[in-house]
Amino acid sequence: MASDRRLGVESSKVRALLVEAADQLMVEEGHQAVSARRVAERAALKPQLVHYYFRSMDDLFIAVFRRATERYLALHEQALAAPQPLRALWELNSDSSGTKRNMEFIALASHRDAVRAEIVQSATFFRTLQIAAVARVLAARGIDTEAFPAAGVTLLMSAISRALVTETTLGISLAHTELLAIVNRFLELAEPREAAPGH
Amino acid sequence: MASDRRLGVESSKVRALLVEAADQLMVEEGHQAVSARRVAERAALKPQLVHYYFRSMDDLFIAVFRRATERYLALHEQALAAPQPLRALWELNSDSSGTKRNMEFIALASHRDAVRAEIVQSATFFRTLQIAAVARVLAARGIDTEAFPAAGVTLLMSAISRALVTETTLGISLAHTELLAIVNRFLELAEPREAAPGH
DNA sequence: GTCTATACTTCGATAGAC
DNA sequence: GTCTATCGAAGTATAGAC
Repeated sequence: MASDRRLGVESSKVRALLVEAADQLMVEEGHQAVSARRVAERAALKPQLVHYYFRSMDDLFIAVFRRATERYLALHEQALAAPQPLRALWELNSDSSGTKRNMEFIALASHRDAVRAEIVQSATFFRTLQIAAVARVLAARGIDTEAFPAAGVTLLMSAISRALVTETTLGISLAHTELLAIVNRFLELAEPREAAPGH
Repeated sequence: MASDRRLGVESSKVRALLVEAADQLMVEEGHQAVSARRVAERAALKPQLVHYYFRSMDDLFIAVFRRATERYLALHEQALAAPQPLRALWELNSDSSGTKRNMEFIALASHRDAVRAEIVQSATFFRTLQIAAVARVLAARGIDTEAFPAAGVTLLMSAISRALVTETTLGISLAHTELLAIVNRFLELAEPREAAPGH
């Protein structure tokens, strides 16, 4: 497993193609579709190249995860800096392909320790940022943080968007409208939309 | 894939052993650990027996799912008939092995259509029952169903317990206490615990 | 009715050729 | 620095022996 064979450089164009192909497979078909052969096939390359650029499949998965995390970080910063951060965050986390990728990594975590460690660190990092942002919004609006602690609200919104996206992907829609109504009611309370003035 | 070879009878003891072994692997190691070889190994049987009792791995997964669903149905009925159905339901759905199994089936659904159909049907069935039960509780307590529609509350509680169990399994605990506080506050509103009288 | 010998495919990984 | 020939293990599934 841990050999000392030579590997391709990180800046390689081919390496980037493999990561992209793996990411696509992950989102479109799930993590079990991500095999060296399938990845190479999608990138129109030879299967052995996967193991030239990545010591193991674990390493490939982690490369995919880190690339996705970097991209998400940029969007995340934008969202938290928006005029209505809660609404922006809600929009961001309602993205289906992002959530699909995330769920696949969570499924992977159960049998790939390296992946699990990566996920825990990343989830904790983003949640910490979000809690601070949510706390600011709640404070600004004078919302009772006894009833609605910022950390609880943050995790709550994350849990809801994950569930809705997951179920929608499966083809379940029962009660979604009603849950969205509750969410919207809360968002309206925390970040009221401009009441159309003047008419 | 669809052959006409002979299969073992459904009442077979060996068949039940295989289902049990597959279920254990599913919960303990995830669905990818459930291969014909691994299942047989755990049951101390020959790998080929899996394909004697099940036409395909899909069929084995469905057998595991149906057995779990039957058992869950019994517990579910008990919970909904309890004095405080919302609390009972919350307890039931906070069970970690049940949720783990469920999450694995959801992960499976992305590449096994037969499994997906099974999940959608089952989820819709249970949710329908739960919504009716939640509606009764909310009505009895006179809770504003404009702000908290029964369907929304039902899905909300399901989303929360799923998220908490999943994250706990991964090793993430940030903000869990705070979310639990919100849940308990709601449960106290909908189903107040007996205030200790007389002192 | 029950089980096994066996076929064929795909997997991750490595050593060595260019 | 880049790629390929090749290996051994594990995957699903079937036809045929008991």
